[in-house]
Amino acid sequence: MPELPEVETVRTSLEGLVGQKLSAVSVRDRRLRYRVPPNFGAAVLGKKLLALERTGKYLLWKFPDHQFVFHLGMTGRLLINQKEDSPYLKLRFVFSRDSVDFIDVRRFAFALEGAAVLPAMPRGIDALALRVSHLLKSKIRSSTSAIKNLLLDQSIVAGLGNIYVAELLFDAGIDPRRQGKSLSDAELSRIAKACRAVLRRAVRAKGSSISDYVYSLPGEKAFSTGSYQKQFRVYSRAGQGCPRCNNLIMKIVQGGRSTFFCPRCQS
DNA sequence: CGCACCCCCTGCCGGC
DNA sequence: TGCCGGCAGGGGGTGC
Repeated sequence: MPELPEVETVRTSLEGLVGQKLSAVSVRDRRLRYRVPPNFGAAVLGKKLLALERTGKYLLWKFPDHQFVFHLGMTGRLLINQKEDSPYLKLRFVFSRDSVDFIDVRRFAFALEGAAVLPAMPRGIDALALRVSHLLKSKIRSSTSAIKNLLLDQSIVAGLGNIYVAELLFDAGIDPRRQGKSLSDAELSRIAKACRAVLRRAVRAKGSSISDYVYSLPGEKAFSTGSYQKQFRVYSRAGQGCPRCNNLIMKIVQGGRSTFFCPRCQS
């Protein structure tokens, strides 16, 4: 579900927590990708949250000499001040003024803390800061893999997922099946530029809400949705007209996952 | 090392 | 109406 724009939206939605003290952590269900220890967070009870940071799809909560990392997987949510318990509530964090619920249906999400955080972080450059120099230095130019799959590799670029890879390759006019080694400097430059542009637009739209992803806002409603799905040009649009040339958008499978593209504009 | 394949888990939707 | 297969913004492990 959540790719960089969604995680960035969640990060900003939680910024009001910075400066508050963590008073309690309640472990409601330990079953996540990595089993949650019963004493999760005990090391920083009574401590102030110093900062919220994001790298790729990973969200960091920084405390004095300690940190948590969250990954939302496909269906993870971090919601503020929920009045009702979700049946999929895993962890509840109670701060001096607000509380945060970590909820996940499919259990692909996880929370880690302390020494386990660093080894879990992605090594690739954050996708919002991607420049052609990073792509030139990466293994793309020596790889026979399809560019679509290479861009999904979080050790090359951190933050891209199935939606935004499709959208940015359309923007750049690159066929997702092209081998990494076949791409020219100019084409990689177009990819880097399109990556930044698409992600900036998606962050502005507060991400894409298809079925699961939401973020919270202080106020009446329990949560809000993003709107970038209204701007999709190829993703989930198989059989519809290309917004540029009106040819049919195609759907193929790469690495077991759907790829959407315009065979005419992306060649 | 790179890559194809399969797994993890739950819900939803379309087809029969 | 009901069941079943396929599919979904995630990643990781295995074996060739």
